[in-house]
Amino acid sequence: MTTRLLLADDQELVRDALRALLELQDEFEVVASVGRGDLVVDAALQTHPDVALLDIEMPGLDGLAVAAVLASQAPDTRVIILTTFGRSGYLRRAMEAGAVGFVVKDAPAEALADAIRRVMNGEHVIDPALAAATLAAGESPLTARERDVLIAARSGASVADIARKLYLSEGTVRNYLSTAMSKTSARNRMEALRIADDRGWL
Amino acid sequence: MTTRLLLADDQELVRDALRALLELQDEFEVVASVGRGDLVVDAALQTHPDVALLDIEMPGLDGLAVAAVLASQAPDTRVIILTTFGRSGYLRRAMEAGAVGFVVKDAPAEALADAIRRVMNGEHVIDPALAAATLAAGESPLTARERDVLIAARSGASVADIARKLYLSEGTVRNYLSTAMSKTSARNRMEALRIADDRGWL
DNA sequence: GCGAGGCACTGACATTTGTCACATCGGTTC
DNA sequence: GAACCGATGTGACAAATGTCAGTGCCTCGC
Repeated sequence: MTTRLLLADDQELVRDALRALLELQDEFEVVASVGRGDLVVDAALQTHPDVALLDIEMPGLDGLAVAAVLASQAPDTRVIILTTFGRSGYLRRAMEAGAVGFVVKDAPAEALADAIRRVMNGEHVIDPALAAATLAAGESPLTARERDVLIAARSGASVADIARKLYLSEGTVRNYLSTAMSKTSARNRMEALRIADDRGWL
Repeated sequence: MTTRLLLADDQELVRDALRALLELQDEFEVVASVGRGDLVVDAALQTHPDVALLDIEMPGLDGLAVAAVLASQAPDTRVIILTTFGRSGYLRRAMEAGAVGFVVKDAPAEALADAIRRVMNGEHVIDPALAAATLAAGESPLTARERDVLIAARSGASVADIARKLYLSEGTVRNYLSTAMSKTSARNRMEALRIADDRGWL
């Protein structure tokens, strides 16, 4: 009996290549392949895949958000996050979003096939090294608002820009940036951004 | 007659998947597959591939540097840069490094096969949209020192830090940052950094 | 049920950045 | 050799950024 798969990755070449790789084995069949997060749910409802392989970074809707939607709309489809970044924060959020597997693209091809089989078997599959890193990095010390402000600062926005976007006073924005900087031991917002991002806190 | 290929990409899964994709067609044979830039040249000297497909982002040595080395050490191997980022600066530098093709991972699978065939035919292959963007972005307007200062600012260093690192006065650093910001039409150093980086000016 | 502590939020103040208008010292180019 | 350009520097000023000392509002433990 074949396992029916949905692939979601913004890079068409990677998607096509993964399909070729998986379909070398007769047990797998790719029934849907999409390049945008916001197309995944429709595709899943139409094709009823057994497993959805989701990249995190996609236009439209990111893989973690998609995982959460699938969990409620298509509970029979099990979600494996398959992504470039083995950042610990992603792993945590993926699990919260209802994913049952997390595979990094660094892994050998056999690890992916194996993960799909085990997930079909009812197991949860997580890269052990990544799980360890997640425990080591710890919970994010940032509050929700601090994270919001840091994210809004990413593109190089000024305090005034951020304040407008989040409907806050400039003083408040400065304050959040300041506490975020102190929590990351950074000396300015750019450093704070880099550090928080590296640790998966954003 | 088959085309012999070398694959270099830091993500094993992507490498394996690309191999599966390409070997669906009998005309292609993957003779080497490495995950680090500094292993590419040895692999090429041993296996004499017709075409090397190089990702830019790799540990050890980046794809552009590898391309330059291959051009002198293994001139019979044609280089195609196959990368995630269609940033115009990369294209320019890839061409300077002697690459004859540039394919982004957004492209459909057929585009890659087609690119390999055309490169084997002696043609240069460049994504037309990317070529247009590169021409539009133009030469970097930044002077060498402006570039130095921007690069030093990357990690979130303060003016004082940059001044110390480059043995300049703080005023001079401020001046360079200021002119760089004006040349990029940015409103602060972070924006300038992002813009200059996107255009490949760093 | 009340105090401790965490979080969202704010304005005032000090520090850092960014801008501008210069000036000097090589090189290049016409 | 005059005119220009880039690298370097100074000082003064304006604007943005970072710090601090709070205020309210919850929730949790005792």
